[in-house]
Amino acid sequence: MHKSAMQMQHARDLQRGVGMTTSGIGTDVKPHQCQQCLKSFSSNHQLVQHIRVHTGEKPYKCSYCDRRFKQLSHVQQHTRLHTGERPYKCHLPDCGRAFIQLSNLQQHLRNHDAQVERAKNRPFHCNICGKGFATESSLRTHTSKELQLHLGVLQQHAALIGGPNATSCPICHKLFLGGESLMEHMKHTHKDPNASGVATKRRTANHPCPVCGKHYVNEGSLRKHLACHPETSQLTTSLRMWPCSVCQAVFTHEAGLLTHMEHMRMDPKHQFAAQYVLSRAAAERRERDTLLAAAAAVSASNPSLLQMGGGQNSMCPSPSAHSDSSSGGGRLSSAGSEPGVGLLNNNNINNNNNCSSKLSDIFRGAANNGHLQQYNVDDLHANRMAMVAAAAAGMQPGVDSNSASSAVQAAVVNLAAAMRIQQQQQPQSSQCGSSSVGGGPNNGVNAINAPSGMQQDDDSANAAAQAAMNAMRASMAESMMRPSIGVDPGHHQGHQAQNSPEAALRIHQAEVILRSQAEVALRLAVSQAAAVAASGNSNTGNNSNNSNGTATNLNNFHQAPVVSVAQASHSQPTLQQQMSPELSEAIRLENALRLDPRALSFSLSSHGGDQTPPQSHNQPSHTS
DNA sequence: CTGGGGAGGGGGCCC
DNA sequence: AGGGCCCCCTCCCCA
Repeated sequence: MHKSAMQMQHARDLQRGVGMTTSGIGTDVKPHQCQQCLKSFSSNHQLVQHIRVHTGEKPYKCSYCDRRFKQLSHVQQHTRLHTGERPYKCHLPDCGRAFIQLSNLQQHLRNHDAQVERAKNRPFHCNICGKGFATESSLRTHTSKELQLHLGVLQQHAALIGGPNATSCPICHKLFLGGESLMEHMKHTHKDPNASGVATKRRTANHPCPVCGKHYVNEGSLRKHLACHPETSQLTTSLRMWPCSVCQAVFTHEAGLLTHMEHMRMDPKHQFAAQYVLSRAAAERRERDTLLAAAAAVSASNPSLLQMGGGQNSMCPSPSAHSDSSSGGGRLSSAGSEPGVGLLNNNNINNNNNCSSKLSDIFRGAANNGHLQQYNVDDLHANRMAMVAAAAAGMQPGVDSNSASSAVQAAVVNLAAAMRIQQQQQPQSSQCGSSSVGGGPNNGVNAINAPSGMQQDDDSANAAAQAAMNAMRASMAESMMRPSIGVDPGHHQGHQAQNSPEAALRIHQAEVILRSQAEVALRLAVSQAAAVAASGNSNTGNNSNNSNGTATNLNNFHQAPVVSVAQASHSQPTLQQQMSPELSEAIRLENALRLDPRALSFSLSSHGGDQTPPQSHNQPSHTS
């Protein structure tokens, strides 16, 4: 019945040739001529149809709407808008788009060809958005902008709730962020009165605020709400979001983004990004597994290291998580009902030297510098900060679902990893003096992430941590999905994976995220310590620190199992004086961070020396 | 500005 | 001859 398009085109060409002859040269006759435009037609029927162009007559009316048309076929074509019928489908396996008009499909197929051609001319692809570029330099230019945009989205879209609810229309494949939106679309666009093709989830407020107890329908709303609490306000801008780089959907969990990408991996716009995101997620899962395994090894070699989570997941924060720091002999305050405070109370860590960083001192608070450190302060510190951050995020057990606990795990692992990396990569900074606040290239702010003074007392533990680091970096290298385009950032050295812009980009992203998490941990710890200090409880033992931060009465410390920063800080008459110098410094440090977020800087790459030291105003003097 | 899809409309061919 | 169908151009809108 249907001629092939080529045959019909050929017939039309012949016809047009005849038409040209009709106009004066040829012998074929088109006797039916329009009196207005003098066009000629072979039949009266064609002429009548043509005359409607001049008269505007539209005898054919759409039965769904009030539109009228000059030709019946146009009505039929138009009617498909109402019925949702899209008979012309793209045959390409990765596409599957459907169209109302054949010509639209044909145009679409031409676009496919054009895309292939462009791809040939643009072999350099962005790992974030999948765009192709003709030159390396244009890719680099784009990458820097894209990363800024990416991070901007992370911070700006905290209130945008997409979640894993993205669904697409089975008819036109449009994407919707929720079943309700899809239902509306089905009703109005496809006139589906049932519009029940996709089950919609009833939203329930099952995300409680850990501070005030209010419930929210999703984590995004909760995070937005957290901004109103001083305890958690810092978290709302720093927690990681998961945006789709293609359609700008934002998810609060990686799982949401992964589900979205799985769903959209056949979509031409998403296919590059989906491939990248899914592959990267797989690689990161391997990283996490490796780290957890290594952490377990550390814990096994020295149980005091990671037993901060009580009987639960050792890396999972709990308001009731009390350390049984057998080596230190101290016990945590049972009064630590607030996650941050409770964790901060876990300060009975002794140090066997005075080389520890200011932050180690700070977090030890009034517990004073001890004598023999029997385990790795770095590990404890890292874990503690991570736990503070995670706990402060309201992710205590029982508060949220599995996704929350996995997020906790991820946060803990990430932060601990960052700190261990820093420790590993700046071995000299652990030397006495070089990391003190306000002094040396590796100033005290930087030392937040590398609480030094680390006598490697527990060789096996540190070996395990080292192994974890190596494994993670190897895994990171493995996760560099796209082949290197041969651009060496220049300053990277040592590690093969850092010889590509993708590697540098990934490392930079990881740095940014980890830095923000560490920042959150610091700020929350300080604010809560200060809050407790201000609470006026002064009935504690005499284990306050001395001003120069040297070791003091460890016996008092041991004799007073319930020890907290606050309690230790209240042995002085005024609030200002009640604060230990360490706590004062912590507060100043936190203020410095407010002024310049770069203050908390570290590097995941192996060129720790490249780090520009924070501004001097971020280096509070220990003695001031 | 550009690419891509939606949609209207003119014209030709087939039966 | 005329109804029906198809092709394709073009414009518009949106991201």
